Amino acid sequence: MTERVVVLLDMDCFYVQVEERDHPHIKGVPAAVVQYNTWKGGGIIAVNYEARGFGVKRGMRGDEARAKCPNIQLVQVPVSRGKADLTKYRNAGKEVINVLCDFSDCIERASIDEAYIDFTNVIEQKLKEFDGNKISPENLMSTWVVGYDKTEEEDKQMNKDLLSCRFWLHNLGKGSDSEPVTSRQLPKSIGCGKNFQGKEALNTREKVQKWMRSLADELSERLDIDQSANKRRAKTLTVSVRLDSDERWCSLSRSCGLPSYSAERITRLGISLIQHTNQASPRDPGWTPVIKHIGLSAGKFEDWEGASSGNIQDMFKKAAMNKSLRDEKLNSSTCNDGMPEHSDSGSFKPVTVECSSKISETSVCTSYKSCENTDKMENDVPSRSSWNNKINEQSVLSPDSTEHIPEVTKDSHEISSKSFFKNFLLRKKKYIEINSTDFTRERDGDESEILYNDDNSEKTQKEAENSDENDLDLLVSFIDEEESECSRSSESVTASDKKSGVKDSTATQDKSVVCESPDLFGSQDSEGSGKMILEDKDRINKNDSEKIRSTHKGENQNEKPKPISDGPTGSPLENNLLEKPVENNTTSCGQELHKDKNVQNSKISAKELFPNLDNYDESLLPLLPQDLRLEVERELIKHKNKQEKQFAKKLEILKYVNGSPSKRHIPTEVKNDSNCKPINPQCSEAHAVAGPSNNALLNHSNISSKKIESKQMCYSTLDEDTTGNKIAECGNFGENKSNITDSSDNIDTVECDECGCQISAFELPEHLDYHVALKLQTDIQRDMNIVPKQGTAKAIVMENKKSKGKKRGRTSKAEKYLEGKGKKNQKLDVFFKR
DNA sequence: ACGGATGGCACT
DNA sequence: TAGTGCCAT
Ligand SMILES: Nc1ccn([C@H]2C[C@H](O)[C@@H](COP(=O)(O)OP(=O)(O)OP(=O)(O)O)O2)c(=O)n1
Ligand SMILES: [Mg+2]
Ligand SMILES: [Mg+2]
Repeated sequence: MTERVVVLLDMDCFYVQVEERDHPHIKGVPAAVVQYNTWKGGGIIAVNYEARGFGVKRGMRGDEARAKCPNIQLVQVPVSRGKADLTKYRNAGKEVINVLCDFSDCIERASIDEAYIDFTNVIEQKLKEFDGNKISPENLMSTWVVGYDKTEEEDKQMNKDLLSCRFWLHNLGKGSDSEPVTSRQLPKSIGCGKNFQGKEALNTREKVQKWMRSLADELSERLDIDQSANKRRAKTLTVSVRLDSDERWCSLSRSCGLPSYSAERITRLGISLIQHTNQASPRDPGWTPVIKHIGLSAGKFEDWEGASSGNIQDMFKKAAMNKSLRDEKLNSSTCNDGMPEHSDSGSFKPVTVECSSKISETSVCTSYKSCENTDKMENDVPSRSSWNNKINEQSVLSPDSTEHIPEVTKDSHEISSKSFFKNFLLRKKKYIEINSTDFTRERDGDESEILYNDDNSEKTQKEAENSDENDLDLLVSFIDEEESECSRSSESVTASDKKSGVKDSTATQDKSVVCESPDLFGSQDSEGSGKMILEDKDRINKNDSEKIRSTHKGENQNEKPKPISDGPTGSPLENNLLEKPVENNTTSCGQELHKDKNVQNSKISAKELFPNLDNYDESLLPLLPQDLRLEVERELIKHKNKQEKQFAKKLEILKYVNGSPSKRHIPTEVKNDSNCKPINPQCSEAHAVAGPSNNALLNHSNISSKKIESKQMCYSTLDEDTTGNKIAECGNFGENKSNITDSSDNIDTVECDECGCQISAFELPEHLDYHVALKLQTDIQRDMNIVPKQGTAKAIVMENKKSKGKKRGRTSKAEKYLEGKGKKNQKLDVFFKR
């Protein structure tokens, strides 16, 4: 398997560097970036290296920093709409990624200032240029090593050290992270949020409305930019809130389809998703329990063909292509039957047509109905059906609600094609016909109008809608053809699906509760949407009402607020993992994708080529083009990792597998546990270099390589003893998992050439790594004319480890569990005591 | 009340 | 799945 060369790049004190561009005077002097400076000088989120020298750290208050470093320059994070605005840094982060794109086409955005870069291809190319010749340090004159100052004097020394360091890092990282780089430069979600602490907690409907709107404004703005820049659209909106009473808190999140990026509509959706959390009586302008956090996030992006770039022909072509694809993928679960705003009408990926096989006809009509009334309906009802076919469509069309459905829905016979897409078009056509005049007027009588200030977007939307009416007929006819070819079952959602968990006494009770305040100020909304609210709340409140109510009913007055938890939110559907589509493209570059979509799309993927990684024809591998071969190899690694993990789990040995930063996390309890046996100093550390390698250290040992070869993966287990103390273990497990052993078990121990200690064969490789690290660390320090610290490299390694420990904002699950007051323990009490 | 804003992911 | 929780920067 090809050895990979992967780099993790992380920018130095990133926000500070960004601010340096706007405030050149902070260059070279102690500086930090703070946000919200009103309280204790604000919270520090980035510190430059000069200030670090004074002991200033992230998380400190501005005042604290000034105490440590009186001359520190504090720059504030920009504020817009009353909240911190990180746009500047996001954009700068994007700049960095763009630079990296010049060097490699496989880049994974790991954070705002970090990226993984797969240099395998680049390096291979370079090596070819050397044509087998040895690479001397002179060839690496511009190469840097962390911690070195590149003076001319030190250059040569540095490059020697580079080779050493490379060796060191190489071995340190050996086996600890074989995760492939997944090419993805864009975030998968775009969100914003704000905390409202103490006195600032949102305790009135008006405040909630105001902040929801502010967040929606920001989100909308960022989504618009994202859409034009990245040709994609988010399909879901998720709102999360934290509710607080004196004694308890709970947080919850709810999602719905995101048919429009308009801030007003996002606001309405957001409000409607959390409205049921307000337990204040309908006419009470208050909001209880108070809201301490609101977050809005948009996700589930899908490609978007801009109106200008895309034409109708492209759409047909795509449809044809996707049709052939979907015939193979039987189990697609995504679905978009929402009525998006007009501006993205070109975005309907024909692949969404396949939703028709999963959505009942009534469901289709239902969602149209809700969409056609968007301006009213959305006010209260975030139609889940726009992207998730689990909506309880019967509820909306139930007998007692049909009367409220506008005439359009009565045409459901006409619009009962099996094809969702066709239905959509028919419906849309009908919609345009019907709403030819007083569409915007319709909303004026709505009592909730006071909450949702209109702009004139509806008007323009409508105008635009009329403009492409002609295309609709064309599309419908196209779908007709498609439909006749494609005989998919058009099963309705089963009755059990619809009813499950809805009709119990709790739900009924909640229903009446929420029914009283269908909109923010407790006014009665139009009946049609009111009905829909009920349906949604039935489902939501099944879980939420108890949680919310219990925020008021603290039993132990002296205790700090406790989280309120409920059990599992419902029985998960059966997942068919095998049929899950591959989400990530691990080889192709996202940017390239935009540049030349056709090429990318026509290329066969690794998954298609080797659908079964357990049984594939290895001989094919060398025959593949390099790109594809690498992709396949990455998939194989992933597959293998997965299997190993599963296997280890079965053995109940592997609780946590460490890996690269930001990719996997290790509970801090394990990471920082000083009880972790120091056999393997880097055991719990994240490593900089990924990729399998030969164990170059084996020649230090009198053991044959075969015998001690291991996967070098680190495992940790977390146990508790009778006193509740944590006991963590670190070690290796080998290819043959049955050989897992603790050093104390002393099966097959050998003597270490370096220190003479007895050590198990399994632990030897990493033990030897430790000696290498020790030596190199000492060398480096000597070369840098640093007086060696007292103690050894081992001490240094351990010290680093400690300093990397994350400060925790709250007790972890494990800790709570160990303390005997985890959420699970208190759950029942909290729930049922009133 | 005081670590805020953001993003990804494992788990169920 | 959607929702929760945790962990990361
Ligand atoms: N808890 C955190 C951690 C980081 N960041 C932001 C500010 C940082 O500048 C940026 C990058 O985080 P890093 O952890 O990479 O820290 P720095 O880049 O600031 O410093 P370093 O030079 O150590 O990477 O992310 C943040 O807002 N909150
Ligand atoms: Mg950084
Ligand atoms: Mg970083």
